[in-house]
Amino acid sequence: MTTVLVVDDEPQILRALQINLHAHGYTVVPAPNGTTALAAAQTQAIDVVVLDLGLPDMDGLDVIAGLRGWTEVPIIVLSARHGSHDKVEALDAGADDYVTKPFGLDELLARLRAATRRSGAQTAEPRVETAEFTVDLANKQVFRQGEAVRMTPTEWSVLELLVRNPGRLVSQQQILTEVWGPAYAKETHYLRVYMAQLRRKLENDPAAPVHLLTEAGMGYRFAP
Amino acid sequence: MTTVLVVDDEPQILRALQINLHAHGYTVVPAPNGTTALAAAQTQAIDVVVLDLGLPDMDGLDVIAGLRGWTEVPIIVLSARHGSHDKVEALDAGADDYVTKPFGLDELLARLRAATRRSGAQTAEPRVETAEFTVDLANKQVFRQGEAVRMTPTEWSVLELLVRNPGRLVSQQQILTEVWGPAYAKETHYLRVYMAQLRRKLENDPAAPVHLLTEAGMGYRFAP
DNA sequence: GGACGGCGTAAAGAACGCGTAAAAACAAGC
DNA sequence: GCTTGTTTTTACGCGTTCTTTACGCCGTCC
Repeated sequence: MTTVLVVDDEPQILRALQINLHAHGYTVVPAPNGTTALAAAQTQAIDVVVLDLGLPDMDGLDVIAGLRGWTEVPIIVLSARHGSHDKVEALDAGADDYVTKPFGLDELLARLRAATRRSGAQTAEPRVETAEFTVDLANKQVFRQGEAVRMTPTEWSVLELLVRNPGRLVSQQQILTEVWGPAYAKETHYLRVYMAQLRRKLENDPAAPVHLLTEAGMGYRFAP
Repeated sequence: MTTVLVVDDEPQILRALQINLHAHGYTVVPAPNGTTALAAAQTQAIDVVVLDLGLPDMDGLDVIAGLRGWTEVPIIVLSARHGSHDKVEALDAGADDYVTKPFGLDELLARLRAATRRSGAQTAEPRVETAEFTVDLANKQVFRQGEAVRMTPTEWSVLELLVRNPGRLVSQQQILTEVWGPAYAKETHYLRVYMAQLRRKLENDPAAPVHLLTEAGMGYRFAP
């Protein structure tokens, strides 16, 4: 099931899209403005965003920027403006596609399919395994020697971020901003506490970690 | 450098695109028909395809299908037909984007950027190799004879700056201001200490460096 | 030839970041 | 309102990293 976040300030259009997309098998999360859209994107698993640029509370470009700060979810922009300048700005801000009104529903559906086909193709790896534990990204579950390991929400967020970037060094700032929010970018003690907990739960020898590595002063790294 | 395969049967348009894209830093591989396009795509490394649907020798949709049979390279379709049916068909055949003529060059460039950003994000793996060590810029890791070499934050900053300017002379001031900050622009002694440490970790004979070279009185240079 | 400036090496102390444990604050469910 | 689970603080020992100091080398310039 594909979940679409639809952002539009006009109730009729929002409702029409909601009905039509639902009729074509999509789960629709409606949002009447940018604030609720950004909030919804963080609390729910969104597969693709359909965004009308004309929003009452904030600039549509800021919504794109807000999303692109932490996610690569496909964004399809709807706009009444045909000017090429608007298109360039939206695309460069991080949008994936730009559709001008009026548009046919079948065209939007085709572009939705094209967008989900792309992103779906590259995220076809919902499981990451190591010699000592297995992380099931899709089901948000962790197994160690066949046994399921309980994770608190924060523990899971940290682990997921690291596991989704295997081998890559993830800076402490990045972890803190993505898990706790930008205001906590300097609360590095949190990380030490949670890394210790993760290691206690997942590593054979928590004092000598093999997969959840520290790069002193730089960040943390997940080694598969 | 991004390579674009441009497929169009009209010589003027093909030539215009070739000139304009080249002027914006793209390498252009031109193809006047579907057959040569498919052939070119198999013999050369193509980063993105710009495809006009109106071709003399075969249906544009078949070109899309022919490409999608073996590659996920982004395809941007150009077409004079505004009908939504055509768009749906092209997108469902595997195209990533659909632009109707007439279109502005800046819009096409923006869509090119959007397309390469998506695919480039997953393949862009900047690695710099020398005979003695390998620097993985993306993952912030250094290998020497297969073994990972630990770097402190300051060591990494200096090394990264040098490696990102291969062969170029980097002045001591530049290194000091970018790594330690403008206030330290005259603390050249720091550099000697850290260059010595880098050489000890990376060079076979630290006393006779081959890759991390000193230009007396001027700065340092990384020789690949 | 000797003084000088720039460079490389080594080794100290100081400052900082990390890991660990445990207590306090907070939220949620019954 | 209490219990349970989770997050946030607090405290401290330890190792790493940064900065500083000292000294020897090699050229150039007086």
